[in-house]
Amino acid sequence: MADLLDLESDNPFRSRSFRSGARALEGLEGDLSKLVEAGELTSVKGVGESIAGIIVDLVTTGETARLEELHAAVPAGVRAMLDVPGLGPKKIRVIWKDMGLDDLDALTEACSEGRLGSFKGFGPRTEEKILQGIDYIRSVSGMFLRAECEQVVAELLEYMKGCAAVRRVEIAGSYRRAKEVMKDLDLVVSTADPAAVVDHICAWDEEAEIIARGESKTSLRCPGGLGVDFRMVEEFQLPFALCHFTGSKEHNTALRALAKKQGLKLNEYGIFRGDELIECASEEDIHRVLGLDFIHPELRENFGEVEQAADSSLPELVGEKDIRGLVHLHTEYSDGEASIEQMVDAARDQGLSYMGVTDHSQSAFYAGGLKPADVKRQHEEIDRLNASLKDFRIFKGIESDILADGSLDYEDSVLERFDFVIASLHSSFNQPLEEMTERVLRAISNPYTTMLGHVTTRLLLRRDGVALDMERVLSAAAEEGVVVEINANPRRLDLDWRHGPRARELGVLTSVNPDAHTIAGVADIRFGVGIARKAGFEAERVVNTLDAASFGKFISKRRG
DNA sequence: GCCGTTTTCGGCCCGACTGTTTTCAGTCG
Repeated sequence: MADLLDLESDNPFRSRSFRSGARALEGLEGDLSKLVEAGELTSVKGVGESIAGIIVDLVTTGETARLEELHAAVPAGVRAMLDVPGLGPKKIRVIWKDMGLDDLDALTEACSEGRLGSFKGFGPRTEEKILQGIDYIRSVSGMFLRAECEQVVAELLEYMKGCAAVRRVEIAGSYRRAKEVMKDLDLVVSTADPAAVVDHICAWDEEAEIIARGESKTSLRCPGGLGVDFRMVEEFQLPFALCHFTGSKEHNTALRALAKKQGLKLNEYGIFRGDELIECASEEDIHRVLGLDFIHPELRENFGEVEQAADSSLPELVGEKDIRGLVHLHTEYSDGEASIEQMVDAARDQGLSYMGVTDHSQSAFYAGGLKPADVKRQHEEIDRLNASLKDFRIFKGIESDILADGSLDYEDSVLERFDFVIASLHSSFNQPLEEMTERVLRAISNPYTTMLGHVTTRLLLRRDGVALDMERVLSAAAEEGVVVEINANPRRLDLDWRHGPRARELGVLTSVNPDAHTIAGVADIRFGVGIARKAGFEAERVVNTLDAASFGKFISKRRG
């Protein structure tokens, strides 16, 4: 509705209110329908009378008159223009109302024929930019996995350090916040000679398009479509710029509001009392000036971290070094590429001291799931290996399909042979929310279930997860002591970090699992640790930070 | 449309770049 209001209404504050109302609901834990019943919606900050009325309509009837009006008023083709880089509500209103163009095809044609130039504020460059923008959104979705950005980041940091005019260079933005997907990269550069730095940047790669070229900000677009923004500042400004461009936008807004309340002004160049700069050597200093504990970049999403930093209740985040065991991996017994022995070597190379083999269960025909006879064969091999291994332990696990009715994929007599069980959805993704939730709750209540694997089964930038009432799932998992995996595969990263604050309240346990199908896949753990940190998990709530003996004890306790 | 330790009215974060202008509006992050 906020998008539509941007186009329909000329009051930008109205659409902003809808946007912040929507965000408030997204961040809301607990039962929305209960809030509706109690008539307490307006107690949510950002939800007033008007938006509350709309929510009540949507919750009780699934419809609301205001949305229908907006849909009737704004053609879908006009709304699609919001996705064109360089086009915002103001220009789109002119295109739509004054030029009478109401979809991307009509807009493309008008630009090609140079028909926009006669309108105020539009010229040939604008037409060209719009055409490029439409091409761009049609060719790529515009979002990139963190894993796709990693190489570019490493390359750029290395390249920038090769410039004599560069004092320091840091990656900021969503990448530094460990977001699962992103649409561009932000680099902060300190220098006394910005012109030289800009020349260096523009000489990076002739395949890269130069979008903007200024001594404060220069932007490139890589051949694959990934945008890179460079911000040039003086050395003393670097901590402020790093803080500002790490964001998120919502986190920054909260910090600035806090600063303002204290009579200070915060921006990317400093923190000021009146005209006087308060010097800070680091982000830690900036936070201290504001009366806050240091907030790790991963947490900066305005999900409560500012308040927690103010009253010293931020979590001690788990780190990569805390991880001791490799849980959830596949071998050549099912659809993995490596032998058990090769995976042992890969785990040891990562400095780990145990692993849990979890091939697919028998229903996973597509993945060569294990029949009971295969299970027996695999367990014999694991016993042999364990007998010969020093300082390393292999646990016998399985990734068991959660069948459509919520049962696991083997008879109890087979399930009881495993040291632990990861229960995962791999089929019947289209069940409605209630049915799917009951299915997962039944899997959680199964005494053989140790962990839930990739709980929503989403594939980032490819498909959404299943419909699931996460409040009920997390509550049940916490109650039963069932671990909710953070699947570290860069296309999954599921459990989503946005459930982190609620998971912390409930005391949900997790395990950072690579779901490795290859030797190289073991290193995916790093992506999962980033998400675990982002979700606010302390090492104590991540079960594969336990040593081998304690992990063994933990998984046997669940069986009672 | 929302909100209130200045306020129930009048604000709402703030700065850079581009393109179109001749001092600025629109867009973006």
